[in-house]
Amino acid sequence: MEQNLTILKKNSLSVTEGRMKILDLFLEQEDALAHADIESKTAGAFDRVTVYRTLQTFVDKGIIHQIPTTDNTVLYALCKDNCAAGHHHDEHVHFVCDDCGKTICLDDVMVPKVKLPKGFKPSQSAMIVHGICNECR
Amino acid sequence: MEQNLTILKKNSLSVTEGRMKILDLFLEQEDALAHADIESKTAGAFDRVTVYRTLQTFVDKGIIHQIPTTDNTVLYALCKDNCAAGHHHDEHVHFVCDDCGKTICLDDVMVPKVKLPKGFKPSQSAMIVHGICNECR
DNA sequence: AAATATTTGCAATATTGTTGCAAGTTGTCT
DNA sequence: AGACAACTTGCAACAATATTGCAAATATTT
Repeated sequence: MEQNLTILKKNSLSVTEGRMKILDLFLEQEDALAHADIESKTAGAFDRVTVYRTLQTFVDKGIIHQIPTTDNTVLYALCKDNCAAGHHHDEHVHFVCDDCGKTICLDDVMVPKVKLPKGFKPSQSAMIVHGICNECR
Repeated sequence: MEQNLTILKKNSLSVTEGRMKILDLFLEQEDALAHADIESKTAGAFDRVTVYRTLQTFVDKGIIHQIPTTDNTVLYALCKDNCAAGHHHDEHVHFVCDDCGKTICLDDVMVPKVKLPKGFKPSQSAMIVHGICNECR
């Protein structure tokens, strides 16, 4: 199954070597990737700029989503099916393992609603849980 | 009340002009600050490196905490009293206003516990809610 | 006030992100 | 398939951000 091809077509993106390869990385990986991870996993096959632009394109199209971190970095992970261009619906919890360092999307764990003070209108929420993952315990 | 002085002493840090001034910024501001904000608010009074080191020191001592973002940036905000060196307890929700851009600590809104899949052991959680804040609505 | 410890600024360097443009590739239309 | 248009890539230059060593300056201790 050429899943990467399908995804590109569905989003009316030109099919290029770089996009196919980078999408593959996300598909064969269950944890989130940083820009730097992608660079090293593709080992100079593509220009740095291309990686930046490809990631940006994928985010714009709703193919991947961003995960905030506290180290001046942004992680990226595949979106599940119900994301569309400009409308991300990634309200699942992200788990960061303090042992192996991986960031994992817990797609089945939704971010709970919280009660905000008067006057605050929420639109989207993110939640990041640190701890030890199921493989490291 | 020289609150900044008290905080420095309590954490057995040398009292320097830079630390006093940067701490002041946090004390007189209710929203979170990025490294760049601090630079511009101090307008070259201190070296860039000093700002980096001061922020790092404050984080280490548990005086300020970091807030992850999706723009390759880290925000910093004052910790409330129950944080100690190496033991942050900032399990409150952070609110990012999509209008004015401010990031506000909702100190009274705790991050709710979530049920994780088998094998995942949580240690700390962060939650970021986007939307419109009480001043912008 | 002197001695010690800590902090700062500078300079150099490394890393990370952005932009314009020409050349190359992909998709479309016939 | 071939030609054209649209889009994507790589390069180069640049901008911004972060890190390190070291000497000078400042703060704390005695």
